[in-house]
Amino acid sequence: MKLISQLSKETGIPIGTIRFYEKTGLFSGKTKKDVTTNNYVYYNEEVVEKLRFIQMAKVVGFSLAEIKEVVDAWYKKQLSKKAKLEVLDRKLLQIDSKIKELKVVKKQIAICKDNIEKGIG
Amino acid sequence: MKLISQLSKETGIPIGTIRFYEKTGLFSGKTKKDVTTNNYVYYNEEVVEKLRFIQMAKVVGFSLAEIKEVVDAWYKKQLSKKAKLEVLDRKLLQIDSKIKELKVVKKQIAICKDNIEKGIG
DNA sequence: TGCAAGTATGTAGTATACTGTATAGTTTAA
DNA sequence: TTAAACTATACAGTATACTACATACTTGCA
Repeated sequence: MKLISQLSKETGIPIGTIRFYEKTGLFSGKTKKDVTTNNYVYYNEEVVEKLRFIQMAKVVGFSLAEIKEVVDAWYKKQLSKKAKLEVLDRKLLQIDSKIKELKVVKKQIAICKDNIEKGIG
Repeated sequence: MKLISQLSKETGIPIGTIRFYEKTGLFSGKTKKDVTTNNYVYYNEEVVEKLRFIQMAKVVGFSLAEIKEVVDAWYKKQLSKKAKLEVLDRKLLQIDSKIKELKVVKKQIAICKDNIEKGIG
């Protein structure tokens, strides 16, 4: 169980950002009930995993709202099995289409490079 | 040569967004010098290509600033051959790393799906 | 014990990328 | 010829995702 600064060090995500993510409901830590002098929040390994997932999903263009959908499908007990699978299947399709787009962009840049090297562009 | 509404129809990008992109320097149309009664702007096929490129690059998480770098490498005569190639090579690396991240995210979602199907998650 | 460092809460500010509104002039088709 | 539709310009407003600041309390170490 880690405090927020350790979480930040492990993931490279600023403390402010972690708090922001927690406020938007992407995950939550826990206070220790036996400690009465403070309300420090502790985070387990699952939160680290979620943060790493968030980091990657963000780079490839998913919004926090989209990421929250997946994270909820992952952990929320309130959602039905069917609803969870539907969300995840939709995401998998989006991911495949993103991979395709990336390959198109890559090809276009390669063509552009070619033209520049040949002195056309 | 198209007017802005046709450009919007062909690409699916709202007129307001197209104007915004033009203002940020991603491309530019031309007014016809022989027409004196208005200052309507006309766009050629190159602009359509740029817009399609922008659309794809955005979905996969590139910012407009990053996209502008590539577009400038593509078309700006002011940049040296070397500078252009450097920008494009950097982007190609970013794209490859994005593809890798997408595959990791995909794998994680697949595992999650599996767990849900088995009734673990 | 005292003080730096860490933590929590709340609120305001910033950057990016639009999106809408107002105003005014132009074109086109009935 | 006039009304609907299109165009340009400017500026305000919104959504998302942070980022910074102020305040106050807590912990850990010299």
